[in-house]
Amino acid sequence: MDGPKIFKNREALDPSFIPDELPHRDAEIEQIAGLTACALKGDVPPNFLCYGMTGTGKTATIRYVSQKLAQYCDSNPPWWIYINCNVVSTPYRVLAHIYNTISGKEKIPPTGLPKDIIFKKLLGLLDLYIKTNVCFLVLDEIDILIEKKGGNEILYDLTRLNENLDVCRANVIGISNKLKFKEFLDPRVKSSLGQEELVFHPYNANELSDILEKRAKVAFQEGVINEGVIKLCAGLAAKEHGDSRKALQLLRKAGEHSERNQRAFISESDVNKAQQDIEKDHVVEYILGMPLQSQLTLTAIYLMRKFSKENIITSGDIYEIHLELANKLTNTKLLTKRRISDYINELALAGIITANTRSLGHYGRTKIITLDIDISLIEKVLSQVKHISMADLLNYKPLLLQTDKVKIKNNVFKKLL
DNA sequence: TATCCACAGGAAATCAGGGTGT
DNA sequence: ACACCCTGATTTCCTGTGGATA
Repeated sequence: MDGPKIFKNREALDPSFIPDELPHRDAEIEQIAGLTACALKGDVPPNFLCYGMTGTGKTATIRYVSQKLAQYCDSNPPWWIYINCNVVSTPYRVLAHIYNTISGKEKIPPTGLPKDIIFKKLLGLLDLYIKTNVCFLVLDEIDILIEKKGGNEILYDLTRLNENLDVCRANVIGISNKLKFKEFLDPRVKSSLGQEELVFHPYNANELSDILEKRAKVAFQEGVINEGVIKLCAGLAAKEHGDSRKALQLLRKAGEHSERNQRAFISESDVNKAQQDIEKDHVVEYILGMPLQSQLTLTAIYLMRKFSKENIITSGDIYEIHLELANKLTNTKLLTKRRISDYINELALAGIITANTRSLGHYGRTKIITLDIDISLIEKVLSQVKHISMADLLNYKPLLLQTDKVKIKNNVFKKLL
């Protein structure tokens, strides 16, 4: 409270913040405007797709264009409905979300109704509310929707909305950060959704600097930040596929760090500290957010490392230890090998462990697991897990490790590897 | 060279928990 | 009360497989 004031407007560093101008996205803005502006004349714009890695400004650009478009028409601006498929993650909920957004009330319950009923209701609503106008449905992270069952169907339905509408025109815009997601698209959807495509290229370090500079002016007090700090943030983020979100996050964290230390300006060491923090925060948050069973899987790996530093960890071992741990807890189901296998994959995907499938000849095929994160951090995080018995588990030596069964196996494996 | 281990991982089925309208 | 809906987590069933060993 007493320290010097660093931030002027912290929100400007938020990923959802839409600045007054978007540097280095002129071409994209023009393209999107070109595709959508005909809505103002009452024409039907084409559906289209936007590709690009995280933090390349896809969502921001579309939001930006939608704002500008609204400025250019005095009556009946087009509707823009944003749907983040990561949050609104099932076909049912997509429909419900669209309906509820338009009606402005929670008319559709979160579950219970058949999909086709909602679809019919939605058609009626669109014609009723959005008279002689266009409704843009922006599906962010559309790839997540596709991977689920029924994802293709719902997209098909959405792209066909117009055939069932009398007055209103609906239009689908898909945003994806996976370039290859089109492979999973149903051919019928592909042809109607992929009428136009635009690719957002990653920002380079200089472009990121420009972006940060503009935002920093809004976000920080005078004299808090210098060019070196911005360059450093931009450089670090440029290494990570030019992710502007990462760059902004770095800047914000660095600001918070210097604020905590009651300094009136941000130094480059604040940025470096921020870089470390971000990685750590990510892991901590992820682990604490996992379901208990997944946490148990991680605990199993942790214990294996803790009590036998030398041993090679295989998926079979983890399964057995997981079983043991789950048995010690009440109200915990015993899972199958199949499920544990998936949990291990998820941990690997999150970058917490590495799991390489190896064949050990007569000793079968298995995953060789290594911990990618400092074991002390794992211990610290797991001890924060809100479960009465978790603390006990962290000091429990699994039966499996009390025999020399593992040791014998381990010796054989070591020779093979 | 055939065998066979100990799983990997896809697909479909099942279950439980949260709902609906009639 | 009843028939039926949607979802997410998990199980069941299954086929596939790299390479040391007999």
